[in-house]
Amino acid sequence: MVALPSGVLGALDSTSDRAVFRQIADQLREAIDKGRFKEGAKLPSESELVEHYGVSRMTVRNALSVLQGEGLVHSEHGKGVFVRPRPPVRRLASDRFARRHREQGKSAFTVEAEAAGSRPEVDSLEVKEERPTQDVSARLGGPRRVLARRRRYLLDGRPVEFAASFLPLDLARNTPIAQPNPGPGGIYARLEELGHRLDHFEEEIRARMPSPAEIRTLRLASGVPVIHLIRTAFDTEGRPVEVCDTVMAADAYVLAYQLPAT
Amino acid sequence: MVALPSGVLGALDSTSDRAVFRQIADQLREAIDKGRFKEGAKLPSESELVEHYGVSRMTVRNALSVLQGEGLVHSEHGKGVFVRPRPPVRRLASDRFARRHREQGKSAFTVEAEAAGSRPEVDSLEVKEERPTQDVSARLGGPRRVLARRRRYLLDGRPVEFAASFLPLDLARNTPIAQPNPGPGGIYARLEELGHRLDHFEEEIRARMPSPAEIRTLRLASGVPVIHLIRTAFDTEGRPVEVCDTVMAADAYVLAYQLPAT
DNA sequence: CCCCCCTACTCGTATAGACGAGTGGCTGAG
DNA sequence: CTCAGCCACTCGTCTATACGAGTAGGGGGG
Repeated sequence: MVALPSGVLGALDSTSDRAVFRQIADQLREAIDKGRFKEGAKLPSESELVEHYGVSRMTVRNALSVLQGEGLVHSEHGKGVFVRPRPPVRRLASDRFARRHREQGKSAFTVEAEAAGSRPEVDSLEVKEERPTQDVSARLGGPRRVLARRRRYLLDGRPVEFAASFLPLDLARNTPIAQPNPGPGGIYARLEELGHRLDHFEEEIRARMPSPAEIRTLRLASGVPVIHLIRTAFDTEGRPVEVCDTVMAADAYVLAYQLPAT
Repeated sequence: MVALPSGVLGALDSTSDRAVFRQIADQLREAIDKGRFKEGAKLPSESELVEHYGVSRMTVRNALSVLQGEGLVHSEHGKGVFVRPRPPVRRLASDRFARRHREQGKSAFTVEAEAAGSRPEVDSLEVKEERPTQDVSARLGGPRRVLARRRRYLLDGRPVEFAASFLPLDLARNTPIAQPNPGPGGIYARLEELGHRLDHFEEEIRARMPSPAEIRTLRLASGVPVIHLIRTAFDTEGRPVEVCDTVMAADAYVLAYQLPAT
């Protein structure tokens, strides 16, 4: 039992009607915000906090779970509770699907990651035909069956994004799009080669807390929301040719859009 | 102590190495997902769950706090724990700043809300001159002082969004922009009247858990992230003329963008 | 010198109990 | 019949204790 670093944490206000565990959480949060605990630094252990505040361990754990829910700290069994480092963010520009970017052989993800000095990976590649969900079917104009392409993206070994593309079967079957690796420029380049000249994309963005499955797939820490992006690609005839459903770890991304003012 | 509705919740698997509170959370989550507890419905009380599973109350509370952190349920002191209803979402189209929308007298928020049958409100209106944060200053090209316009938006009495606009002082001082109500079409219409013809907007989107202040301002339930949007408006000379920092309750919004494929 | 094991420390899970405070329905007095 | 007050039920907070399991470091044996 080592004494706490002096002066970092104050005392409780017993006259306050604010719950004790909230007061403790407040003090820890303030100390983190002010940099008295730096990114990645270890907080005092639960038993040290019990000692310092003179409360029971459950109260301390309650306070820590508040901070964990806010995404400020994460705990490691057997080691301690640490201030969550802000991971480097990956920035998605709205022109990343511009035609000129489809020339080179690599995928947008690979190019952007390497430009940022990170090691990109793609796994969980799955390509199969299936019945679409009601939502996907509606967005694609009601096909009974679709080609689904699922993959997970990782940066430096950390999963950051899970995406599923859906294309009408009549359009994708027996084409390079149905191959695990569709070739340079990705499926958008193949679609254009097949005569479906792309006209525009529609993107819908939501943010929410992850499902248990998403927590597993993206290895999300608690307190990290996901960004849910649904993109629909339209060809020049106004036909929807692809729906891409993407779930991203929110702490790894900034989305950037440029809009005309006209 | 009333018996549980039969068959809704199963038994624990004592051979599993999954923690008991997680198993309970799993069963409740599944029951909610499958609609056996509907939106707004009351879950069994803590003591009923204690009875049903034969565990201590803290274990049950632990399970419930998992679901609360996921945003699936919310508790009401003295009443019970309820399945969180999905609130109606407000859809923000990417053309909502198009020039043609600036003709009518009402603000975009008011028009859209009334079209959706909701009662819009704006409060916490504050207009003042101040020193910008480093980030805002950098985005605006480095002014020492800015005009800040802060306001909160509510739908049917529920706060959904808190926004702060920042404009360089030399541009906004002693203009209608410095008035609490800048007039029909909002500050973008005034900017154009002042000769700053708008060219394009840049938007950055992040998602994260709210700070305690944001929880208060937006009266957020636990397990609801926020969408943080930073928009910069540029005039035809390429000068940034406004930065708008917006924090939205994520469960109230879907952002929609349309992107050209060129 | 190296490696294994023990130990002390960490957090994870769970029990049992206590009191407080908000809610809503029932009951008895008026 | 009305209404005030009681009471049972709800969740909120806190204490005290126990054991399990992951981690890291030191010490002792090979």
